[in-house]
Amino acid sequence: MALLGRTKKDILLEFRTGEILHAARTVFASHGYAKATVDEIADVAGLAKGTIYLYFPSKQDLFLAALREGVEQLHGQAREHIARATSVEEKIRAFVNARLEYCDRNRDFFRIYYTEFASLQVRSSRAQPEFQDLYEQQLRLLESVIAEGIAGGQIRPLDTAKVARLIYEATRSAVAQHMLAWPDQRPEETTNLVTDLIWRGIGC
Amino acid sequence: MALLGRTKKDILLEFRTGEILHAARTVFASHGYAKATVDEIADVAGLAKGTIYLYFPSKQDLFLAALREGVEQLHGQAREHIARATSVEEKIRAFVNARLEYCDRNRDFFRIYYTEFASLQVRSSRAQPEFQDLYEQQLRLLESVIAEGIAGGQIRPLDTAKVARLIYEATRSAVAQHMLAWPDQRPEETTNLVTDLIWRGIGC
Amino acid sequence: MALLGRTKKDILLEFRTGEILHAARTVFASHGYAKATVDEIADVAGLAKGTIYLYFPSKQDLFLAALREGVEQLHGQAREHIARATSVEEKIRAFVNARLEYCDRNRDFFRIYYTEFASLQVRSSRAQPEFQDLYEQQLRLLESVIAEGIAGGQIRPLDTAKVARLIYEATRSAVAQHMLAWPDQRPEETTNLVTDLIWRGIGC
Amino acid sequence: MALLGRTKKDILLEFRTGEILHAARTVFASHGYAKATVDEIADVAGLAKGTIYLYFPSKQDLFLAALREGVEQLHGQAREHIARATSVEEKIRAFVNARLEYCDRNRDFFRIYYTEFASLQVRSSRAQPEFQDLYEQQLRLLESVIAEGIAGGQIRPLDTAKVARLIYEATRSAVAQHMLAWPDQRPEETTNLVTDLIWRGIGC
DNA sequence: GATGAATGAGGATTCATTCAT
DNA sequence: AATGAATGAATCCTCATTCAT
Repeated sequence: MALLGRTKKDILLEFRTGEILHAARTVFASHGYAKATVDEIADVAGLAKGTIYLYFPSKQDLFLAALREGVEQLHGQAREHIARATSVEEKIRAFVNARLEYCDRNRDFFRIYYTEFASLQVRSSRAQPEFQDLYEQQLRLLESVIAEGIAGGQIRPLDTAKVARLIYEATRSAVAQHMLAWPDQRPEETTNLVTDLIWRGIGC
Repeated sequence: MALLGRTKKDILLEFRTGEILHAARTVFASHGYAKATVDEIADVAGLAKGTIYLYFPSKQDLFLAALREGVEQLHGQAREHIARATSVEEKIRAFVNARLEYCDRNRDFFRIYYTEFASLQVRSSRAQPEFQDLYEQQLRLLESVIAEGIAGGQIRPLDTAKVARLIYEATRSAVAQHMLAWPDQRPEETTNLVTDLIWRGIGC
Repeated sequence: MALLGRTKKDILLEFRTGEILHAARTVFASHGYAKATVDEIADVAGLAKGTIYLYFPSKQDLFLAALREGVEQLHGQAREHIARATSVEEKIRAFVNARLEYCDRNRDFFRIYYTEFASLQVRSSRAQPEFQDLYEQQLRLLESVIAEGIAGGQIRPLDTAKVARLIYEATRSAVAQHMLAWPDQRPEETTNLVTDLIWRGIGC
Repeated sequence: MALLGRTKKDILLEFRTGEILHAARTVFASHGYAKATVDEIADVAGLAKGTIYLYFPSKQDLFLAALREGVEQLHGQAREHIARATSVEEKIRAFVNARLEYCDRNRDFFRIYYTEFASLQVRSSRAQPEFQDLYEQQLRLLESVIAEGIAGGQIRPLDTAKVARLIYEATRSAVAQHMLAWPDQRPEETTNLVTDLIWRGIGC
């Protein structure tokens, strides 16, 4: 069976990889990509520097892996929450809330996501296409929710692509505001405020 | 009078400073702070590397000066446009439009602002308080507009501080979307769409 | 008897050792000593890296062993061919031909011998005395042939030590030329040309 | 005038370049390319490590420049000596003597040339074509001398290309022998011995 | 004031060697 | 005996900053 097929080796690999990614997130979050050193990541992970290179071929690959894992979980959580919601308004709320809650629980990831993601979008890099793709998947998810709302008459007939982008980004900003300005507030409150504004903004 | 007080020396100083800031913005915009080199900035400015250090004490100071100048102009333009607008809705529109238009005209500044500003907010640094202050001035400006709208009955009674932050950030995101996804569209169109959404979101 | 004294253990040891030496020669030949990695040697040998260290105490020892084995075979073959030859001229020819043929059949060894041997001669190292010794044995062998030729009146009365060195080195160069510039020519042709030149050079 | 056109800058550049090349030759000669460190070269040159990189883009470029300069001088000297000789035999002697003498006077260069050149011939590298070219120029020079000898009846009708290569390499070996085994002997003695052997080998 | 040659601290990466399993 | 994950010393190269001219 697949699960039992995992050997001790696989488990160790996954464990170490996870440890390193965790340490990487901590260090990248506190200094930013450029000032973070592989040395410090190794220290935090409790490993020797060379060991890092057994699991990731370069500092950049490690960084991208740490970012990618977070983005995938973030997007996955949004997808699931939306899937469980029934009404269109609830789906918008689910989107906002899923992102807010994930970032609230993964503050190191949030700091990297918030401070380094823009560079990836703007500067062409090996990683750009990959993250662009993840981004567009989420956009399409939002678009389909909006289209559903328009079809159902709850949302005004707007350009779905543009509105999806704006909602996505407004949520991104709201998350940042929550984390930076109101970090001790309950996520639900922020979700309510933001969803209310969005819903009125796009609703009939 | 101030103007007559400016000596030739002052003028040259200002001229050189401006040249260097322009070159800095070009280089920081295309590579990001960390990968930009003082050498390249000097090249672009047509000066020797040492000369840069006669005008700015360090790479970081140069970076902050370049960013600060842009942020001040950006904020100044928003302030002026708002001052010229009469109705509350027009003031919101003026805020959005001023920012959008400034970034559209100063693309190098935009790239720096977009990619590096978040790090300054998140990472404690010498520069943080200064930019925090500029930021809060704009927030208070927006707050006063919102308070005016609430008092006048055009805006629902919301938490002005929070809504100001959200509008500020939503605008920031919208500007980014405009620049990255719809760079050839006329700024007014984006302004209309965004203002409409915001106004419906917060209006009665 | 010696043969019966060899246990299964001895045989395995010798087998593994041979495998590793073969892999080492392949890898050292293609990248040179400095750029060759123990990892790649282990890969080529189909063994784990640690296993290499059960048979050889260090990368350098492995290298020297690979080189030594080749040099010993090369010298041994020259010795045998010379012993089988009858006339002095035939002995010179046998020397040239034995070396040429051995290198032609063991191209990986040749590349190491050709590219790395000089460093051992020039740089004092642990290994120097050993290879110096092997070298001098061959020189003495050649000297005795030359002395025989002088005594028999076929060779002019020259300084045997010097001429032996020159013939040895001329042969070494000729082998290199053959391998690099005329690799598809039959060894005999090169042997004939070289022997002819040497023989005329030293003959009466 | 061109000579007076050399600015102070040019002179400093040439001076530093020369200093660095000299230090590089010293260090590469004593440890070999792989074990030599840029740090040590800088130390020997009395400069900081970074300074080396102002003059040479990489360790390898520095190495190749050091080698190239020597090879060019070596070849140039051979060319000049040959040009000054009148008879064919004198030209052969001039070739041998020029090389021997140059190496005798530039022992660090000799060690590098002797220990690292073979790798360049065998391992494909960026530098290969360049040195191959220099090598072939010398071969053609020798070939023309031999052809002249054959035409004049002093040399037997041999394959000029092959014989040129063999003489070139025999000389190379003889130089090595002189440097390593008889370093205190006067170069002329070795030249005489070697030229005599070569001349008898190829002469009528 | 302007220059740009020199500096050297700092950091990513490699790889021979070890040792617990 | 065999393994291969872990180690960390070693080294190349970059670039912000300084300072003599």
